Amino acid sequence: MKILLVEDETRLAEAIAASLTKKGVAVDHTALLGDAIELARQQTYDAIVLDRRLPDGDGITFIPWLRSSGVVTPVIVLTARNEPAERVAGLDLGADDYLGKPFLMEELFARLRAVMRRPSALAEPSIVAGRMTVDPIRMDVMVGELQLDLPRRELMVLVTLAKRKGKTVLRSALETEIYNYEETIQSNALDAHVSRLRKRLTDVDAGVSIHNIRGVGYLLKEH
Amino acid sequence: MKILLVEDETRLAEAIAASLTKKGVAVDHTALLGDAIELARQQTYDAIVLDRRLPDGDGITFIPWLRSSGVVTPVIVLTARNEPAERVAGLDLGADDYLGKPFLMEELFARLRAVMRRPSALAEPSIVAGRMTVDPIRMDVMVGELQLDLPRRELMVLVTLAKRKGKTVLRSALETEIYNYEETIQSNALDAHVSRLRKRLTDVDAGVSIHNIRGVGYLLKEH
DNA sequence: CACGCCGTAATCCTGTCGCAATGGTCGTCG
DNA sequence: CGACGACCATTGCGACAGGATTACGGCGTG
Repeated sequence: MKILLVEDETRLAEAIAASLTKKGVAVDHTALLGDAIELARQQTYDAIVLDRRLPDGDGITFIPWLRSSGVVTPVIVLTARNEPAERVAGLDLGADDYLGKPFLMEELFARLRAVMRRPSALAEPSIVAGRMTVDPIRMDVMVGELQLDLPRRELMVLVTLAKRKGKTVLRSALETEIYNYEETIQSNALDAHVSRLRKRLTDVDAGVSIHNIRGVGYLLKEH
Repeated sequence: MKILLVEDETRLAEAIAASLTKKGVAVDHTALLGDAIELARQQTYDAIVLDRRLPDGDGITFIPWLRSSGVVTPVIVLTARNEPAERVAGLDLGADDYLGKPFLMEELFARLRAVMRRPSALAEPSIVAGRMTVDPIRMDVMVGELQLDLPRRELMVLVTLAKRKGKTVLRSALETEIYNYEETIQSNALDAHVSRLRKRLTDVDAGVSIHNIRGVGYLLKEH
């Protein structure tokens, strides 16, 4: 099994390469989009891990190029920011999955496995909870037939909770999921988002509720 | 719609570019085969117009390179002489059409349309959205029974959005679709076009609306 | 020369976010 | 059992980022 890694942060690239190699996955690494195109043309990979911010352009532009060349290799996009807006953009352009930094190596493996397991489709099970359907990849939420437009942060909170619906999600887990390393929070911003999100969910009668586990975190339940 | 023009006779190139631009087709122009390869790698064109005699080689050698990269973009080859022998050579190598100089601009445009309509290309039928019908090949827009006359740039914006109606089109994607590489924009020109376009669309009650996705791009929806 | 198109930039507007103040709730411990 | 303290919920506020709109001037065209 062989993957193509396009990443210009040397540190991170080495870490990924080392981890994957240890697991028996061969890694071709480049920091440049141009080189990536060259490599992708010369050989076939089982998957491509692609950073967005690259010295010679936005990694995402690579995807249309690939697809229009008839290449269906699954692509996982890495981004420093975990913005749903960016996710949507990436997925619309044909990325198969999206991973916000920082992430655990384990998660990258898991997603690689997942993404390679599916023939080529981006079908990841949507999560149904109450009257609500959450698509964790497209980062969108339907309630009944209507799409629910949520502000970025609230959307992130909801998706994160939905991904582990019925289970408690640690406060800290939520925070690291929603904020990247350079942004730090020193207030109850998270609580505020949860609150506003709750209001919106009851307003549209989504059939779910967000519970708090004192001192631990939050939990999404259908009712 | 955007095409790549590879032609070293400045006069002719300018004439073609001007004429196509006026019709709402964005044109990237280069005189060199090397640059053409570079450009074709960086983005996807709807068609390529290719001269044979170029300073750095026979244009025709470009075609196998393209095809072996899996690019199926239609290619129209220009040549000084309209020899049947040359025609055959070109078509054997994967050109989609052949045009001997001199020619009428109208003919070039007609052949471009023809060549893009072909199933081998990403044949795009007319797009219906709301009360509006957009023909991405002819580059025209009907609202009800009336043809809607739009300024060039607004037309390009609308067609690009219509081609992916219901999906978000990245700001950057719109920009590269509408401007060629020598024109660069450093203001909100795009926003201005969208704004003016919106006004026109509501004036004629086109039954569609252009939404903005913050920080990402625009999106055409019927309502 | 009149008109329409286009890019620019100034201005306005809107939604979102982090923050903090306030009040409620829960658990624990005396 | 009651009171206190930690934790959570809610909400208004100010800051701010991106868009939306529009007036203006340049330019080409008829």
